[in-house]
Amino acid sequence: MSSGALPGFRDFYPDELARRAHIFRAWRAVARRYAFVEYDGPPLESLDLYTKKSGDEIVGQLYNFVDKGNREVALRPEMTPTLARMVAARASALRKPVRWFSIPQLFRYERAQRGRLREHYQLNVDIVGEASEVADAELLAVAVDIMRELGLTSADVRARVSDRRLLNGILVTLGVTEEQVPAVYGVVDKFARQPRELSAEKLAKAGIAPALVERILGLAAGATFEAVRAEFGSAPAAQEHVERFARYLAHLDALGVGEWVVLDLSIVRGLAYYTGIVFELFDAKGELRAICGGGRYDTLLKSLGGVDLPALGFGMGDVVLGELLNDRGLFPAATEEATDFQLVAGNGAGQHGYAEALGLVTVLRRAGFSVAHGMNAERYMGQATRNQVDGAKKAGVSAAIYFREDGATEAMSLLGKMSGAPTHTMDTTAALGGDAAVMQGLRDWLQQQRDNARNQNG
RNA sequence: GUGGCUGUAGCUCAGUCGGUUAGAGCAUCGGAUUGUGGUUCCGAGGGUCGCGGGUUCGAUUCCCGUCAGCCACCCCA
Repeated sequence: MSSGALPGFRDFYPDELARRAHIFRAWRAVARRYAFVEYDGPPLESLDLYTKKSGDEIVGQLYNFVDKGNREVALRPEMTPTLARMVAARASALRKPVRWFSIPQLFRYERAQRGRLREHYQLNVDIVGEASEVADAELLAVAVDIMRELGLTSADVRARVSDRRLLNGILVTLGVTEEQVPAVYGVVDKFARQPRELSAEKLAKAGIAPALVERILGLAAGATFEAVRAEFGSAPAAQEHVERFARYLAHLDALGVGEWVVLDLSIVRGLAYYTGIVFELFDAKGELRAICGGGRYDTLLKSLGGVDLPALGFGMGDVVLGELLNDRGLFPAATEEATDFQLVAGNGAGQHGYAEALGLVTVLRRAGFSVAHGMNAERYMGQATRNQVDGAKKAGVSAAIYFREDGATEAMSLLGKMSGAPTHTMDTTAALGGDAAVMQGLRDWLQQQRDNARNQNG
């Protein structure tokens, strides 16, 4: 509405940054669990890095310009060319297989709409130098485990998998000619997004016999792997690919993600550079765009970087994923980053004064706690405690801390109901002295309060 | 790039059949016996009614344009 960020770009206010951080945390945790290591490259690249792969028509979708050194440059729209460039430059020195991940911010000059902005963050996970389908299974397992890490289940998200070689073998067995294959791919790719009659029409136009048109559309509509295996398992053009795919599915089972996966021959992924097994993650209700997409691109590094290595990878953006987590209520309340304590004036405030109160704040900070305090001395001394506690509670602070009239120092939990809130009493002299045992006791108590609060909510 | 819908406070929305100083709830800020407190009460700030032009004595309201957002297409991440 009002003038804020540029169209398609986002401001991340603290609440929104917390959500982004939640997603990033899950991405990094799972990627590391699968022994991938993080890398990054520059957000600005030479324009021809992208035109080399995709042709000049891609320029219309790029943020590109001429820099002050007269270089044609573009903000990166995807990470794979950068990865290819980096791997190619050190190809002989890198231990294979390379298992790398990155969380780049990517840019595209396109009209923004739901789930699709001009800028987003995308987890990229890639394996370079391994041709086995075990690598394909490993890769999909990473993506699925990220869903688990974020609290999603196989009832929320489906992994749809296919294999270009398998699809090709099936088509050849059915009698589709080499020249007709691209047209068939185009139709299959769009199968779910256009009327069946239109798909049939396009196939007929490509010279495919009416009976075959029905067979192809039937396969695209949802053939199970068992049906495919039964029909094409011993066909010469398809046998090898059926067997490989069966091994792939077995590996997925062994890696514990089998129940998330369904065969979907209509997953083609854009026609471009994929050469083998491809997959996409979708929300099970089918309301959103793809959460994640990837697959094997064995020839890309050669065409892009001049190094002939098999490779595969996927990209998972933060936008659609964030929408899904939001819809399912899976973003945690912002308590994880909550401030530990806020100083308020208790009955003993008059005996100690503001300077000594700030001394307490400083001791707590040195002990590693995050501590806030009112920055107005008169207010601290003059404002009713209930108002100060109120303010701390509203600010999301975990506990209030104050001097009591009897000389003790007390912390009071702000996490649950206010009536009968748990408190923790300390000797003021020891607390002000930063006594290690007192600080540890306070730390344990605070952790206890957070655990209790979490159990009540969950 | 094409088409449809929508723009009033930080958020969710009222309202004006064209008429003087545009409203509510929530949120924010201040206050309500120097103090066991998320309640309640009082008060304050905050809007060129997206922007520009046209019609009119007068436009936030009607018309046109434009920008932005949403949705679909195109394309892809």
